Amino acid sequence: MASDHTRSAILAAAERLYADRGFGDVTLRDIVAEANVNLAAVNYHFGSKDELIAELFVTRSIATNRERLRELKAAEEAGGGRAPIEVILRALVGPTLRGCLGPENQRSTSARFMIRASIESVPPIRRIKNREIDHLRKFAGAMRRSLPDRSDVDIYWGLNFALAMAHHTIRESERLTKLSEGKCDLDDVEDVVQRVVSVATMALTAGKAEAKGLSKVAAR
Amino acid sequence: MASDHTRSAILAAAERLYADRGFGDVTLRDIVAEANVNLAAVNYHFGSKDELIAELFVTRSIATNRERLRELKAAEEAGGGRAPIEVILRALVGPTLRGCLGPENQRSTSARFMIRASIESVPPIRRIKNREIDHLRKFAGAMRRSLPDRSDVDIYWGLNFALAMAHHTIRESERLTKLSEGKCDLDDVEDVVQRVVSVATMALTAGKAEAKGLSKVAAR
DNA sequence: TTGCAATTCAAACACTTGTATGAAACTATC
DNA sequence: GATAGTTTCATACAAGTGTTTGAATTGCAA
Repeated sequence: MASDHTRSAILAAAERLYADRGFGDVTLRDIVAEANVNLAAVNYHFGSKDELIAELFVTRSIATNRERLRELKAAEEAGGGRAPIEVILRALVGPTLRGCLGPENQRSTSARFMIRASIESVPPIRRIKNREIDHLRKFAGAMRRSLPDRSDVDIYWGLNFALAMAHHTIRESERLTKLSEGKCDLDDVEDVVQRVVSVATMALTAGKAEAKGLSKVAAR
Repeated sequence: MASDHTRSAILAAAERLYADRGFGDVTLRDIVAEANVNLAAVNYHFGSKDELIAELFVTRSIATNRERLRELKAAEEAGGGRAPIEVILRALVGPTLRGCLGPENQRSTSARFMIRASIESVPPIRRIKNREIDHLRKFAGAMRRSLPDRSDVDIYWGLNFALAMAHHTIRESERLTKLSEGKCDLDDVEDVVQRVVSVATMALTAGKAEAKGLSKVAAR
């Protein structure tokens, strides 16, 4: 037990280094040097390098998922088991975006770490992400209840696109800033959330007939 | 010069192995074994492992970009310098989606390679992607001409979301299939293209006032 | 055929990596 | 204050990495 000082020093150092330099070129030796602990301490406390990475990611990702579900549950309860689609989508993408975007200078280490995790996607992290499906299913369920007329397929596509916009914006935030020459303000997180939610809502509520007709005309 | 047999054998073997097993655990020794050539041949013909990867990615990515620009140019010429936004968006995401999705059994090696490149994103590939901004700017320009009333910011967000949906769908195609229990048919590429284009079009053409109003109401 | 450059080859190099070991230091309990 | 359990430490290990070397081979031109 002791003070767990070593353990948390490793976690903090690893998170900081991964956030700054990516998973590719940070070795255990870099981490223990940054944490001022012995090389063997990592294997003693975590078992392996992968388990250390996994713990970092899992901790943060559990927090996000909990916040997501909290918002979703609150919304459904307030609506008597049925929440407006905008609110569901906001519960889905809001926590992630708020956790990763925001003014760069005050962006936390864990935020930067999560951005890295989103960009690089090493095996231990991929393994965890693959277990996220059950979590997403809860949102699919809520969306179905919110839009009972919509087909399952449309629901899944809407969910997919909402996540797509949120994650891609996080992952490519630097490129978007460069492309738009700074015109797209990624520091205004709530504006980003609103944009994603509003497009995803349109995707899910646009008239089917209209879309079908459009497809007939525009298809090559 | 000779027959370049060794060179192309290496390229083919590398592409196949990377496509199958990812960049993480394919070594030069794996590649030369698969290609039946000597270990030193890689460095002789390509200079380094990274340059080999870069050449693989660049070749394929140039082809996609050329097809994109071809479609864009054709559309703008047909419309006298101004193309419908749907067609521009289709030129943007169509080639990429067609190059990566489609029936799994007949998915080409290079298609699978590009999916890997999209998922794992190793340094040499990231470096190339970063040079893609000029290419995207051409699409931003066409979109501005197509929608002169739209603000630059809205254009960039629309572009960002279109790419988001296309790339995320490629990258997470397996998860979407699993999540939807096979209900989302990713083999019907033209349907996917249509969905992406249609949502992106909505994002770009939806009334501003409406969106603003919505944001006031729905913002937490 | 001779000569010369391009190519192939086996071998080794120089490092880095994560992990394991076993002794030393520490901590808390009796 | 001895003891048992935990934690730290220096060090070694074993394996794998991309890359380099210099000699052998090949293919083509003179």
